[in-house]
Amino acid sequence: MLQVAFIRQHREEVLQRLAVKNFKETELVDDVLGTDDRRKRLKASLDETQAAVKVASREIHVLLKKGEAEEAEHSKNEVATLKQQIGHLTEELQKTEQHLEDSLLRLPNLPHATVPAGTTPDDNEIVRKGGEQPVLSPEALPHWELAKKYDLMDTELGNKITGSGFPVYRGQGARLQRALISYFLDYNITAGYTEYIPPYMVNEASAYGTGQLPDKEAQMYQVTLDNFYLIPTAEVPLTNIYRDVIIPAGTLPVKMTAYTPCFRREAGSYGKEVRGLNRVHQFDKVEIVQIVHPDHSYDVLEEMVAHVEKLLQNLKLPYRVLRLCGGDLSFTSALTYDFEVYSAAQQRWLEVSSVSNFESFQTNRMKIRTKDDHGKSLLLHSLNGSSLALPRIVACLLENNQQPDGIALPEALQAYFGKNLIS
RNA sequence: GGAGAGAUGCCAGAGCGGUCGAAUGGGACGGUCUCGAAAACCGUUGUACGGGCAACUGUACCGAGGGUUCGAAUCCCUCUCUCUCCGCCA
Repeated sequence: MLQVAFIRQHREEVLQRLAVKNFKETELVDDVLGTDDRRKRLKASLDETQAAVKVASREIHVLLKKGEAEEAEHSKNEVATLKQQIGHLTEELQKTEQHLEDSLLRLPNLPHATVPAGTTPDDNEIVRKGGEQPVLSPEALPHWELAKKYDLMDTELGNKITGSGFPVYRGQGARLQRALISYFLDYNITAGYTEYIPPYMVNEASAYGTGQLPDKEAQMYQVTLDNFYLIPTAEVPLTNIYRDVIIPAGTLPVKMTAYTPCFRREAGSYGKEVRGLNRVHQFDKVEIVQIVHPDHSYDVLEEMVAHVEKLLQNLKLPYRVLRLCGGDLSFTSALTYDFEVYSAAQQRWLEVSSVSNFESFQTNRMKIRTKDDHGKSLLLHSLNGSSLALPRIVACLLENNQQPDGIALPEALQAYFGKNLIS
């Protein structure tokens, strides 16, 4: 959520930057400002009236003590009139505040100055590439065939138990998942992140906090009886740990990591895009989250990008780093780097990580603050990234490393997996 | 799931319907003392939204939402959560 004071001071800039995100409802900006003006006027009247009631009540107390009942009755009638006014003013103020909130919730975060203009993923900027794209023989198999060949995964079984997009991992396939999760977590912990195991369901307030609500409601599975949401990413419970918390400056930055399953409805996806592990409803992911002082958030973003990049290098996977264009940037993000790995058998790039700076967009909703040098409240910045999402990593590991005798595992994983070859 | 108790400031814990934003203790911070520290003593110690260049000031907030009253932390209702006991159970 953007800050009204910022919009007020930088109206033109806000409009320009929203245009980079191809945001159309520009009238919302002035609506916010007008509504906030009305809010302030109502608040002033309400405060004044309430103060009058307070004064009158004390008078009545004094009058009653002195035994001047008639005078007291007179004051009581006055208060009754004031109370009516308070009723109206309160109602108006609530409506106005609600309207302000609704409008603010519809404004996306402002893109950072370096975000390229553009509307589709084709407009994303390729920042750099790494690793080597293997040349596979013509008989090379896509990962869903390899998974069958080595009995790593059973999608049919997932269909039976739940439905499509809920794969079952078995044997070496399950072991590989566990190896990757452990490796990623250990790697993050070494870099100073604290490991968490958060709840996999969250309440409405948490879903609002990170921005899944209101605009991504259809993306989440809902537990309607208890009004919970299955988490689409560990970002939601992790960041909400600090909802409504004033973090002492000395304990910054906050660095958290967690492995969780992630649940996404992915409504509207179909075809070869979703074949095998390309797009599933339940998948495993290790997430990193940082909450930092606003002065450092872009340095931290680069640090997190470097962190994820090293992980992909350690896995010996061919990758590229993209800076998302305005049109591909999420509602809540100011700047996002996507990581894609090259699936050699499918000959396409698959997104495996997204590292973003949300600046104060999430922390404003969640009231995650610290105190500045003058003792004033200051919104912190939140960032997060995947390190990493498993399914597509698995897909690429299988496809890119297939050999006649099995699938070779990178050295980094061998200790976790227990051997160097899936066969 | 059944029965009972409770929810107050960073923590613990008082609080007759009328200067209660809230006693007291602890912690933290600042100061005095000290070469330094401890102890002792003194002081400070909330959030949000308005107004003001500022000092400062108005209003709201004692789990959440309603109600009674001239006036509610204090009385009533609803909800949420926590604890204790019983039941069930990984």
